[in-house]
Amino acid sequence: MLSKKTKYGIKALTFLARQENQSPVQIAEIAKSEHISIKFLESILLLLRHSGFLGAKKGKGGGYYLIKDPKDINMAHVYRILEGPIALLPCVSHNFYEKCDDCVDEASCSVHKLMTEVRDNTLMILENNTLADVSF
Amino acid sequence: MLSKKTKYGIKALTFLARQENQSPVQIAEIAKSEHISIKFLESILLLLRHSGFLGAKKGKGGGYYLIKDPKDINMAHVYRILEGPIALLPCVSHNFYEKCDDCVDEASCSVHKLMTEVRDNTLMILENNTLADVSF
DNA sequence: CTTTAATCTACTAATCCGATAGGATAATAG
DNA sequence: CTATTATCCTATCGGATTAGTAGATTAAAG
Repeated sequence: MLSKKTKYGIKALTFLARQENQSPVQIAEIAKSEHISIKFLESILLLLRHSGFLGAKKGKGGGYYLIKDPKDINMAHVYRILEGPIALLPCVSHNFYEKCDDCVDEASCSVHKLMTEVRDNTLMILENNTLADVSF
Repeated sequence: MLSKKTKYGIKALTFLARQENQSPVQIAEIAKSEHISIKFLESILLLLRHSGFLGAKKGKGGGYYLIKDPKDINMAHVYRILEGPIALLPCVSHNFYEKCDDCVDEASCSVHKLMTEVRDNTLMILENNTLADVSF
């Protein structure tokens, strides 16, 4: 199950992508429009800023804004930052690989086999979707 | 991320599917072979029995055995019993649908859109895989 | 220099997960 | 009938994670 963090993060990015111009939008405005707790959203936007998706401006007229064009924001990238590994098991993950301590032979593991297939497919979908694709 | 419950459950089903004959196998034997805590596995096998996948025999010579042919055991069904919804969000799930309380319009929700695509694909893969497919 | 709004650290309550304990129950062997 | 074997079932527990909160700090605009 997707965490609320990821869900809210994608919603916020979408909200920013749908803005007419790229002037900063305040946290409170996004939170109100998307029905998200301000403080919780705050921490998510901060993470997205640190990850290079958003820029921020302090003080009057400040807020958050997209740094890149929505067409150039890959949803697999967003997912990995917000949610973590795309694979459902560490032993299937490329970016977060970890060996199972109970598994003797990965090649003959039925779970590994099945989850690899799921992962490859999910990854393909996320890679082929940009923020622009899901926003409009 | 897949819970250990699901992972262990699929491993146990696979172990039983790979048995030469269909005589009962004791929990302890499966647990030892798959490196799973006996007590934890016990609760999983119980669930799988209650869900109609396994039969059990008590007393000497007892244990668990597959009730159906591995070819007739659908991995989507197994997944739903062990892990729950296949969808990553309740609002995208068929069998466990629930409306998001923050979402005003599902149709225009970017997260909904993306996760529906992921769900459809994952479901297809799980539906097209039987226990026999992943075991051999 | 006052107001505004992001920044950042630290906390808390609630929930879930993996694992464990121990007695009840049922089947089999002798 | 009795002892043994192995599943059945309930209750519990520590630890991790999640979602959300509080409050003080910093930077920018007017």
